[in-house]
Amino acid sequence: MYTLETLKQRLKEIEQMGYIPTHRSGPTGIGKTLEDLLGINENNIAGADLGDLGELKSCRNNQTSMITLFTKSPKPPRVNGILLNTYGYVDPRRDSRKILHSTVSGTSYNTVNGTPYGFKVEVVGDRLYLKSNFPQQVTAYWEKEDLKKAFEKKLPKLIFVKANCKGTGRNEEFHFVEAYQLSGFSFKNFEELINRGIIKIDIRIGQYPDGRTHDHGTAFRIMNNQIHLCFAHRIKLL
DNA sequence: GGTACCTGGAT
DNA sequence: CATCCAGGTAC
Repeated sequence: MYTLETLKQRLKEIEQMGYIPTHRSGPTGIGKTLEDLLGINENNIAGADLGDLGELKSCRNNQTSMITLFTKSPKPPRVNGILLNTYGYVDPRRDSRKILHSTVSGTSYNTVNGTPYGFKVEVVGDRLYLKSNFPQQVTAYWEKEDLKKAFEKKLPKLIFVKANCKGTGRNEEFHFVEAYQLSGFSFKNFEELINRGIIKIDIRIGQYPDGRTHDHGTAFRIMNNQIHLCFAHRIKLL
């Protein structure tokens, strides 16, 4: 495991390697490539990759995208499948099973797939409810306590690495050029940012290439250019 | 084999 | 800004 100093050294080595071919095609290639370079085994453990140093995040420079803080499915169990069946729509490119992608805010209802209907998130007591204005209602919610646990597992600190990129698909390459350790993000602040619509809840249910349903996980996300709103402190590592 | 996590986007 | 989307694994 790294210390802050050995991590800084390794990041410098990686920077000096220049452009590095992606280890996986598609959006997730940058994260997989960086994990490999740092010797982190791919995992789906709900915890910080770098232990006390924080959770590892990476993104491409000059591109606007959202950072996933953590994923947490709503309750009750398997309700994502019900949401998919109830509100999903057929992917016109595949014309098979339903998919459901929707970025939900705390401030107002969104719209889903060109319909007049959508979702918003609303705090009621100890829960966050996924509310909808669709004619058909489904009850889905998160316990604040569950979110607090997920939050505290991953987000006390965060290692944020940026790369210049060129090429596309399997031929994409990354030059990791900038890195920070961010800290000082409280759950109270997290709740506040959800209420203000800064942190959004992203429902991401798509399909595998063979047409099977692929739930990428319901994510709590923020635009990468607003990540500074979460953390009080920042240390430059590269 | 479905569910719930991991890693990230384009327009 | 919002709407809609991507490739992986453990169990």
